[in-house]
Amino acid sequence: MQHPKIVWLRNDLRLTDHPALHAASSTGQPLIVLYVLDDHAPGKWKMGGASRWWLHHSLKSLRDDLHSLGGKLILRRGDTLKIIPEMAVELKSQGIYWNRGYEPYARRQEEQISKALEQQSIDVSTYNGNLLFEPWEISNKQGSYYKVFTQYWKCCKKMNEASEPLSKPSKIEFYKGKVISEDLKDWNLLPEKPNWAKGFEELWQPGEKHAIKNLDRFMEYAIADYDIKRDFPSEVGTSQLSPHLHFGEISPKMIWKALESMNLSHKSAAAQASIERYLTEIGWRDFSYYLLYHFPKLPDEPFNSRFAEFPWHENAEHLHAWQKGLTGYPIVDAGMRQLWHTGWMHNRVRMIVASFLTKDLLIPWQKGASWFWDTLVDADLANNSASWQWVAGCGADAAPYFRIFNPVLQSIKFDPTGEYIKKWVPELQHIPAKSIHSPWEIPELLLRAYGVELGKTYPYPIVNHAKARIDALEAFKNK
DNA sequence: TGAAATGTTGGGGCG
DNA sequence: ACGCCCCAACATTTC
Repeated sequence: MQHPKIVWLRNDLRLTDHPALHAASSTGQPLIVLYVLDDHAPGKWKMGGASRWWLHHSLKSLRDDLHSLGGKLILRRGDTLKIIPEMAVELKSQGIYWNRGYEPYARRQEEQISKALEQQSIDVSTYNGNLLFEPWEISNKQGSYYKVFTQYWKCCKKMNEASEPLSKPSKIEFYKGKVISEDLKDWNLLPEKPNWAKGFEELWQPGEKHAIKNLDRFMEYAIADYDIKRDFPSEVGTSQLSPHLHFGEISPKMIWKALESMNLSHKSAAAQASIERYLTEIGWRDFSYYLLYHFPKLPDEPFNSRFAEFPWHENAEHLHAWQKGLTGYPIVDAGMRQLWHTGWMHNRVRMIVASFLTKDLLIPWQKGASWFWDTLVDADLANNSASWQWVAGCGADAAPYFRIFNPVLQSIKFDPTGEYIKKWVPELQHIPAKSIHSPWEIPELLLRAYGVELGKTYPYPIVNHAKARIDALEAFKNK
């Protein structure tokens, strides 16, 4: 029997535009497609509950896709550093293929595995399957890395990525020998008792097929108005591709090329602007990975060291109120409850709740990042860390410290009808749009008529924004 | 990918 | 008819 090549999968759970799989399968030699669930390697960034729910369905979908090509997905759980070299040696593998990762633990792991395999004279081939550009490809005139997005992005665009996404292998030669695989069911990735993922099931369909379908949906119905509608959480104005992208069910290059080809047809100026804007968002994703690569402490330490001694407040009660959507600010609470119920939050609202946590409550951004890590289906170490730092003001190209969102004004501006609030904070549903953004300003008698009693059916604001803003400015000024 | 404070302008009420 | 004041609307500055 011919010795197999092993394709090691991580957050690249797809068959299309998969450089490692493509390269391995073009050799014509038999393949083993392997996924390892390694809860030890990521340390404190062990995959959160919402992500595990997604992972389960994504693996299932990939398993089915491989089945239809006549193969299977090998599942193993444990220490990757042991499993891969052992499997490679045991089966006399001719080579290991993977798409590169950029998280500090992923890089460490790759190095160690490469070394172990090298000692056994087993070839390792790695590829860029997850980013538009490798972090080391983009540097400024001083030979250092960019700290400002616009400059970074200008440089990226000059690189003029020419290559087309790779096609899905039409035929894969799978290894016929015996390889032990675990059963996905035994991994217990899905919640039980209670099943808190019911809301997820209504909203999400993980897997490559649905990732591509959602991209098509976005391009057909939403992209033209993206620039305007993306800010309104009651609309389906965003792509909602983030979890698909995180798990690599679709590659950024596929998105890039698909949108670029839209550019060629005759579009209105607004539609052109929308496409540009969306591609910029894909650029921010690359930029986050870029920052994480060049500053591996990004998940833990402020990128801007002037924030190292910042006097954050550790207030467990406030943190809890924020997590549960009980701050008394309807737009904040709506966002936090959407997150809890669906594993996702609209981007505009993410900015609002993050500003509220870091500027109104002065709670360390790491607390917010870690809550998002556990609750988001699109939890992504690079994006999450970079974005939290951006809001907190300590990140690269960050919002300046004095840019503090007023949760009431943001709510009036971006949820004018209160539709989003009413969906996620139903106890406020009888309040008219005009006053729903700040229920504490409604006369008590009227409130009662709307079925609301502050302090009972809905909380009083846990802080006074005007005062919190002044306190925050004071703290940030002295940093 | 802010919001508040402060400054400026101009129309209209009014003595 | 004129100056004064008020204040909304908009612009600029500041945090």
